Amino acid sequence: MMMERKKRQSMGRQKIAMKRIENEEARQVCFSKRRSGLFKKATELSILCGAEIGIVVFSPAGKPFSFGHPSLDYITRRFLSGGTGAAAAGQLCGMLVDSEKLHHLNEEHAGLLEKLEEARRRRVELETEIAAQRVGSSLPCDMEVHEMSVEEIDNFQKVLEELRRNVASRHEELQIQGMDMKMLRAGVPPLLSYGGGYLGGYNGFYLTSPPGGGYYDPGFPAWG
Amino acid sequence: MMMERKKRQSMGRQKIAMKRIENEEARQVCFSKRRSGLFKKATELSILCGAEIGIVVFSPAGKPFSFGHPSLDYITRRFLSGGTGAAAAGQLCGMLVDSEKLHHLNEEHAGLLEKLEEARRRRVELETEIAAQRVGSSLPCDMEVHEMSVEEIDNFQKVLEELRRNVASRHEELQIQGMDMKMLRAGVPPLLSYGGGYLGGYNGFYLTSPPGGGYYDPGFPAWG
DNA sequence: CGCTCTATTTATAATTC
DNA sequence: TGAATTATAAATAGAGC
Repeated sequence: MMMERKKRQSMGRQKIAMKRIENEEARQVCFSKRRSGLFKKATELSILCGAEIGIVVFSPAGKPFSFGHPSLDYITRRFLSGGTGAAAAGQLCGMLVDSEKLHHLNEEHAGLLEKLEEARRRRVELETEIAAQRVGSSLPCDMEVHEMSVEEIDNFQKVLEELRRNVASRHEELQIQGMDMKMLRAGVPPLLSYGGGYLGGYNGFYLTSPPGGGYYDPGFPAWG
Repeated sequence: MMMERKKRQSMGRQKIAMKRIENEEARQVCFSKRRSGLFKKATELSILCGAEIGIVVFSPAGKPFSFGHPSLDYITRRFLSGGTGAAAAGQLCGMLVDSEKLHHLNEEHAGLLEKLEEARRRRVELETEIAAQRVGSSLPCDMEVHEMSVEEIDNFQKVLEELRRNVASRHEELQIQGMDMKMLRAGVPPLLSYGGGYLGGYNGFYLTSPPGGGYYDPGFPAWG
């Protein structure tokens, strides 16, 4: 038994563009999955490295979710008070920090500008290359043909000639193979075949509450 | 040189137990990697789903790191204004950090990141197009011809025929116009136009800095 | 640290129940 | 909604620079 019934049951995970998901439902689903994924990662980080973490997430719908280890309150307090607690110290610290942060931002700012410029340059380069390829490479169509220069048209003609030979050759192949080809192709796209089996190694992992910290799901009262 | 020296260069990723990493150095390395991984996930979540996220992480050494989209300040504010007692503390400390300059810089920073991201996406698009042009452009070449079915080959032959006519026609044009054409073409590349075909179904992916949000890495000692 | 590279382990997009 | 399943896309442990 079992047949050769191995048809793809799913296309597996697909790559997705890193941009806002327009479909509302899909976006919500993605949000749920990734939010829990994020919290899980946070949990692992805190466990593995003993880090203290606080996260607040507002869903696209505006619903707040939070994560905290040891607790969000703790993180918030440490966050706001500078850990030791005194408001005064916080003030002082804040000021100092302010300048440092500014400095850091400035540096990053400069760096970004540089990168941006480089990106622009690269873009021009690529566009040039594309243009060049259009002219030189394989087969432009119709209208484009009427823009070609002598050299281009000559070259193009050669390419065409070669292709024609290939086509003829292919024709023979097909004739020799007769109808078999049709039948074959009618069934399964032969090029799709895969090789390997492989195994989506899964593994259980905790699903609910993280060891030391806490998931404060939908509820999330503080700062809500 | 060269040898058949293909020995395993690494054992690949090893599974690790979900418990505190005792080796200090390993712990620190892990922290760095996973912190950036966490921030990246957060970035993706905010981009894909339009979520607003704020994260604060204290390294095992007590060093503070934060992430915020649109900005940590924003999250903090939305966070605090929800109104528990924390609001007071927030005003005291959080607001201090929020000098006007800083705010402005933050905005600009975000804008730059966005532009950079767009530039990157565009770049990937272009690169994809270039690649696609090589392989897939209008007419399949060589090997591909030998994969075609009867119908395909027939159709292809027709297209080729038409192209050939176009080419011939173009030949005549050129002969009539004589050398003028060369001079004209020497000036501007007329093919730059985009007409069309194809479209890089793909999408950029940033490699380093996150698009809309902000990584405030090592710098940023605020509230530490 | 911060990156790179490779081999694996994880996370998830798609789909189905 | 939520919980499986499956097939891939990503993250990352380990080892070096």
